[in-house]
Amino acid sequence: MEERNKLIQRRIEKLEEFKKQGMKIYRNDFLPDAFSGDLHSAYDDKDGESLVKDNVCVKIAGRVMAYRSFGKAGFMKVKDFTGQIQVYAEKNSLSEEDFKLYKKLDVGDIIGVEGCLFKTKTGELTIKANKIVLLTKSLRPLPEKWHGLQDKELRYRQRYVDLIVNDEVKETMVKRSKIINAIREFMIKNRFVEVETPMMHKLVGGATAKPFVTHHNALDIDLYLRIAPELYLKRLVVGGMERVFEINRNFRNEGMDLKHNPEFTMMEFYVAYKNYLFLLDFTEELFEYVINSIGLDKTNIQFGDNTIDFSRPWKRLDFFEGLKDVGGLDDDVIKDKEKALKLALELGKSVNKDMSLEKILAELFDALVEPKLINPTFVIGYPVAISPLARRDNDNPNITERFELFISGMEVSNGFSELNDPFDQKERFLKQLEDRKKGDEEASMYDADYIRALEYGLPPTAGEGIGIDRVVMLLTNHDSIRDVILFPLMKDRDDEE
RNA sequence: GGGUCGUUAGCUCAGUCGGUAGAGCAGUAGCCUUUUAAGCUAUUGGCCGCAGGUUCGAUUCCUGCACGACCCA
Repeated sequence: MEERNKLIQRRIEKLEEFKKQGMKIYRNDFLPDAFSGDLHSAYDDKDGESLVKDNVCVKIAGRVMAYRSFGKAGFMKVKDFTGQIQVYAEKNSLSEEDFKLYKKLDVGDIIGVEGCLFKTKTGELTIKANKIVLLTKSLRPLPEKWHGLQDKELRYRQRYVDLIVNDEVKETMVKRSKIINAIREFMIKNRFVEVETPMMHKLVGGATAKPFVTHHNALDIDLYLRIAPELYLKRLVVGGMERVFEINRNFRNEGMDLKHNPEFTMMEFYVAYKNYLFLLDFTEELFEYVINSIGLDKTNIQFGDNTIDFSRPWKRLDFFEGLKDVGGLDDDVIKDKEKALKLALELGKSVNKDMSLEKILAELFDALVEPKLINPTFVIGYPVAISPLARRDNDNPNITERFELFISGMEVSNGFSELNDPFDQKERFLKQLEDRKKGDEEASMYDADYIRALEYGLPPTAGEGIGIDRVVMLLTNHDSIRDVILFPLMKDRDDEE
């Protein structure tokens, strides 16, 4: 593509011309003293006459987003991280060199402008330039000014261009930052300590998923990118850090779709001397705090075609009740593996007769119940067979003290009272090891050090993981996880220059 | 993994019932000192995703591949 693109070539030529004329290029000595957004909030309401009388003169810097030139004058829109402001350039107010430069500017160039504020005929706040400097020449043309960048593939691959022309992207990412900030605030207010545990694990554990494998050369050992921080966080509770949380990336070597990216952000937290019932209330409070802090109305949050009401208390739905009342299943289907299997197959689920009844019911739940859970709903009473890490219910040994939170049909969090019996944990590890030997790549490995930690004693503890990307999707009304991740994973294309 | 659709100028998109392509914006050359997608005149720009097949001839039809979007698993 070296010389093929004339648009780029033309801009390089302009840069060469500037250099020849002795102009400094890629200079960094222009120091702005104002931001466009601040100027708008300070002076938009002021009338033009008194604005000129006050003689407000500023230095701003930013990218040229619009360029309208006529003969001996013209307008530009200059954009910085706070917004855009119009700049008026006329021959009489600029030095000859600066006006020449102005006439050669392209949309996309990064410039510094020194000038004084006034209002145009139409009342728009504008800077009348008395000095213009080129800070960075943009060599590539920006997308079309009206439609912007529409191609989703290009938007994800060249997010920098997407950010320049589609303001909505930056707004979403700023909101993401505010959401995470609010979560952090809430946790700290509740006396949790933020920690960072290893991202590179010697053993796979803490969830059911295939890991990414990497290699440490000096030690000559394989390491796994973590699929969950769970086992390390619980070690900290053993050590007396009774309230800990971590907001960080997990990595799972799985397919990608609207709701899955191989690396994704989770908040996991653990609190000693509480059980899963505490987590239900705590989660409601957490969401209320976050929603308030970003200025949304908790009773009316738009997500796609759904309007979601986050008012407390949220619905609590027993797993089996859900299958009956929401899924419309008869008792005999729930108790009869043959019938459940037949129905699951009819629904196109990939199930087989080697699966347990509970596993098949989970598939039915996924197909028939989850899509109907629009307002926040805690599903509780999960069977032991599909909850390998959760503590058994004190009254009913067949179910666990576990819940999952669904909003708009999407699993947002998963939590439970932790298993702190080292004997039971050891057995479950051994069972996983067997599965792994049989070829189950998602089974965990035997973590002897974790067993040792449990033998020192893990207090009764409740723990939960919240999918941050999905929370951001819900609160920014995006149905694709790629729209809330700045650089989603994309396959390589070999036609890149 | 399966299905459907898409890939044409820097960008947004037309189009060719098979005869080597168009518009708008951007660019270039002019005119223009208050514009708001500025306007007016002229004009440059294409391996029509890649590879094969059918055909006198393929950007168009067929097959495969790559990448992407959506649906399903």
